[in-house]
Amino acid sequence: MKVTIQDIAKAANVAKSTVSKVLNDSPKISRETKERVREIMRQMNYTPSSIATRLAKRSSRNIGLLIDMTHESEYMNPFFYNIMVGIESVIGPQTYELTIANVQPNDPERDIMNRLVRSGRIDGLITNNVILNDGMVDSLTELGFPFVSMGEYESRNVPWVDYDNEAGGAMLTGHLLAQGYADIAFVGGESGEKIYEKRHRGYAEAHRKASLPLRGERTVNGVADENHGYRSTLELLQSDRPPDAVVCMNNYVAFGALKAAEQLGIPIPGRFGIATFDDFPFSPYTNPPLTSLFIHTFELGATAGRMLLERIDDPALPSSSLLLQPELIVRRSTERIEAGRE
Amino acid sequence: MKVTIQDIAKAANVAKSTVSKVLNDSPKISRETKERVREIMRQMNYTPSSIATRLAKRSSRNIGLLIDMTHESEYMNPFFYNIMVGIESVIGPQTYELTIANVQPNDPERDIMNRLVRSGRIDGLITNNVILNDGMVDSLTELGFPFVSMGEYESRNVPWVDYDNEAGGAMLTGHLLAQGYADIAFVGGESGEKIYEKRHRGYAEAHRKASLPLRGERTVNGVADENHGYRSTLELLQSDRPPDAVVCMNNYVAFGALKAAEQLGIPIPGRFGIATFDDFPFSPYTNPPLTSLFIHTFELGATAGRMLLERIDDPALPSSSLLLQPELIVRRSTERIEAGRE
DNA sequence: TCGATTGGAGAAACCGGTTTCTCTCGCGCA
DNA sequence: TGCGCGAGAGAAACCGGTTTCTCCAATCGA
Repeated sequence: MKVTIQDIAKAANVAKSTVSKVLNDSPKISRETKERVREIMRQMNYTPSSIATRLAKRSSRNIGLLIDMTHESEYMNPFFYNIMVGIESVIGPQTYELTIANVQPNDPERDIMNRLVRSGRIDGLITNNVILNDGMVDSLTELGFPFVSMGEYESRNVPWVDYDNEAGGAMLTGHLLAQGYADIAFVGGESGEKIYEKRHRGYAEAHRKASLPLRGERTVNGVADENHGYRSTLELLQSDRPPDAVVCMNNYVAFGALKAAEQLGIPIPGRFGIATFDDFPFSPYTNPPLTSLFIHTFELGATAGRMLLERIDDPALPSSSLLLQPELIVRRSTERIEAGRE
Repeated sequence: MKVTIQDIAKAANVAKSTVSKVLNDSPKISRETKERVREIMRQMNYTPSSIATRLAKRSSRNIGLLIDMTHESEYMNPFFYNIMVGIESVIGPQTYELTIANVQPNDPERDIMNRLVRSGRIDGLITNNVILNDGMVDSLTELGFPFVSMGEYESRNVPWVDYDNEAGGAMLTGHLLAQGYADIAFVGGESGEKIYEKRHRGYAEAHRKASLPLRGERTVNGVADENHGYRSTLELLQSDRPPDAVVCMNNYVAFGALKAAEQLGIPIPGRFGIATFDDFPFSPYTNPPLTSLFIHTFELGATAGRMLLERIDDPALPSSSLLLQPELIVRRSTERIEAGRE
């Protein structure tokens, strides 16, 4: 039924090895033979079986992208499409395909290894630092299997890409300072959380650079959601000496902050400024539009893809890591405070 | 280097066909032999090559999901992750994997067919009605290749899943009417656009059911974005006899509508109500929170997956289609108008 | 007691390609 | 004229499994 290399060989009256060489454009086949065989392929509408090719060539031409379905992270969700497209944009032209593999949280890492890696299903693996764990890292390393983490991974020598959370914190804070805000709070994130620590470090860094004191009570830890943003901001604004701006861990926190300020009738911008991490697609549409930190998610995926391809080409490559710079998108919520304005 | 079925056979002192039968739990092998061979597999940490298996079994155990990278649709983007996870949740347990395939918009459909379908890379295809075209449908049908469209596809006899846009229009409009709103506008969408036509039909339907006249000037067509939502709503509200509510084609339009009402100082709810299609993750956070139509994107993907698996099992299955019901999420933007309130 | 049946395992062919090795033929060169 | 050489193509082995066919011994029925 399906046309195989044998059928072509027979029709062209050559050996199937010859057909194979034509497929791979081997220099050992004469121009005339190539053309003749190719013409026959066309006529018979032949497409080589990629599975047979993969078996013979011992390469699956497949990249695995690990996701954790149960972890319906608000974090991954809105960015996932762009990350994936970024990966695909790099590996696609190299004729790799992207296979999505779901990881059950209670999957012993052995299963993942067997299902995907040892079975030869994929040539390389992209995952994130939430799914990755030391056991997986060790197994992969032992096998010499190429992989890349999206998100910094510290406990082992692992290649990763991440965006620069610390720089981001400094950018948001620095921007607020430059706009004339002088007393800036930081809301959201739980101490101990890596990503929070980094962001907060940037916030502190900006203060130091501006020779401003860092006051502990200006940082309000907690779950990074709207409710926390709302309550914390309310409290801050109602205190004796309210801050004049806030840096939020994410858009949800920022929503809460907006709500709190609005409820108290505090104009933004004017008497209060808000800047936030994670530029969600809707931050231009809040009232006022939010100044936020855009993460080049496409580029994040593309970089992970590039790093992985390099490691596939040369598995002995030493681990490297890369920090992408986020981009500050200035909108109205941090407009300059001017005397007499509003 | 890698352990193969041969190595196991040698170690167990059996034929490799025996090992294969053990792998497939064939009844023709005695319990004792099975246990002995399995023990050796364990000891040698053997994992069968999935590629060799696929070649021998003539099944790739792979489902293709077609995306159009260039089409950075606001539409697909926020929903993509959930759709994908929905698909995976159905096919994963059946040991299928999901391969993402990018379609260049200028790819002649021949290429897609060759690259993915004829090459045996995938056993079935899920795509959407934007990517799908008659040429592809014809090729796939001719090959008897199983596929499913996410989104209604009309010009051919194609299996598809979609959510019920018409019912959605009726739900939003009916809800507003039930809340006491009596003069409802419809903003966004370009005439000729299928999805718009359907949604508007539901809007009209609800009017008929309530024995209310449908007034042409209440429908404002245009690009479904914030700007259009803003301008149209402004115009409507400033007219001689403004409507008391609006149904928006999507969240962006709804943002515009909110902005317009706010600018004119018209309280929502109270003197104006807003209901919108497409519950984006941030519609709870607008001010007021938006009543909107939630689409079960996970279920959409899962259903597509289920339909596809059925068709893979029985390629002769007649085309069927399925409409999923959207869900109305009632929030404050459509709160009942009560006399003397506000 | 003997032929037929059956359970269990091995041998070999097969899936559809790739790769290595071999062979032939024509040409250049001594 | 004879030899070496390289280009071009074929034969066969291989990738790592599955499947079919065959074989043998033990069991069963008559």
